[in-house]
Amino acid sequence: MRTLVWFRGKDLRVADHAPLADAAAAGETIPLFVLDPYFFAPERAREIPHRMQYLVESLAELARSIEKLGSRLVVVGGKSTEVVPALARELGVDRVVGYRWTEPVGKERDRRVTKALAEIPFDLYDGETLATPGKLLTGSGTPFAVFTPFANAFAKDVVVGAPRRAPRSLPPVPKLPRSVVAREVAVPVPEDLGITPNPRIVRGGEAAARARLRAFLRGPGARYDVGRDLMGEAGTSRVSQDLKFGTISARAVFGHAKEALAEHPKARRAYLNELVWREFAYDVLEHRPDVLSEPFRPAWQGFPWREDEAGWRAWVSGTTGYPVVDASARQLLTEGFVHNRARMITASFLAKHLLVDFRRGEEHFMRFLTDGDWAANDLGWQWSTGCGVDAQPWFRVFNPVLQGAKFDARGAYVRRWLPELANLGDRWIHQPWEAPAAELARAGIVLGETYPRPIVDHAFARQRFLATAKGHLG
DNA sequence: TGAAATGTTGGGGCG
DNA sequence: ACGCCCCAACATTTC
Repeated sequence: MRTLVWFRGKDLRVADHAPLADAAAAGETIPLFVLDPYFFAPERAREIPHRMQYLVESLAELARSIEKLGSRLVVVGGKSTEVVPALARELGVDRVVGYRWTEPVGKERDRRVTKALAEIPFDLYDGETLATPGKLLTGSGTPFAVFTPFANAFAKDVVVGAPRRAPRSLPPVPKLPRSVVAREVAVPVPEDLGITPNPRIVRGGEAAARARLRAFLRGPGARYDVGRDLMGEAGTSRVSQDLKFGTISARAVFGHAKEALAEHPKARRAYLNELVWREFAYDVLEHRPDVLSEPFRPAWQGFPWREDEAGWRAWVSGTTGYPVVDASARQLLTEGFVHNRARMITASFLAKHLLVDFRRGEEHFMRFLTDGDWAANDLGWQWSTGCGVDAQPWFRVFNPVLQGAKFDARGAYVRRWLPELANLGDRWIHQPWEAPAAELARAGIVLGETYPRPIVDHAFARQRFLATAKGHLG
């Protein structure tokens, strides 16, 4: 049995990689990665610099790991829909295996590959998520549209298997035909893709992912139920990009958390729940692939979003005058990550305060988030906007000042990303425009010069949104 | 995984 | 001492 194991960027690991382990157990195994210009053409790669940096770093480590196990990762360039079938023939493999991508773009690719492979079996494993998207249904056979019932069904019906260990060794790659060798290329470094490496992006690769999870479970995980919301603290696991790229498997995260947090039931429930939210996002996308371009709730179609270029530029650049919103904008551009609480606040601000189409913000996040995941990002944006599945009601408008006071009471988060406000006292850190002149002077702040005044008044923006939404939604 | 407006209550100041 | 009013503090309703 000769198997081509196609790694596809959401499974960049050797531990708990069922297709790889099964192939190795069955005979000759050829690990493959394809640098598809759809992602790797420099003009495309430069659009998503943070994810690309993480990806190539993870890919390099994967190649090293596979080499240590006695095999070799074969890396080729070209469109995967053409290259994979061609390689499969040139290599004379009996089958091609990999993990299933359930996102629309992956489904379409795999449909074409299956067709082009023709008589060569293409076996796709479930495992991107804990539950197979689309499988869980309500009692009446319809897709879940509310999280809690989905989570209940998940708890009742989904058996999360134990993660498998990495193979102890892999069979060596057989001698490759000349035609295949000619296609081989090296794993790119960021510079090859026109990307300047950014030291603030989290380290890619399987080892770093495991280390992050372990550090979390040994430390802040115990009080995750409260710590996860505190924007200034490192209270979260920070493995979102690792789940996205599969440098750690979802069931490894689930299993380790379940075990390690056993003595902290509230924290454990909260953390596992977040993993189930990810499941829910994939499930929704499976049933409703149109959510990537349209609101989940039909009533929101044609919502009268505003064209507000000045507002948009302020939101993107972190100059809205609302410290939490501005801090999150700068965190995104600087380190490719935003604290979840800050994501909710800033998404709400763009859609509700500025009345800018949430899809524009969603796209911006997808560009710069290292963990940018179609399903999870879309669910988050639609939830915050109020047009999504189990979304918060449209009339709930976050007040960025109150949210800041509640979840960043000492202003640690804001000060980290807005050094120009560093010396402002806690009392005013989330509303510098209200600070007395003497306090501003003491802190070296000149409103409108060193830090902007709010681009829009909160009370006004809130009323404007409520009136607009009421008018459209009835 | 809200916030603001409105309603209610009860203690204390004050004539 | 009594009644009236004010207004926190808390509860409920509305968006």
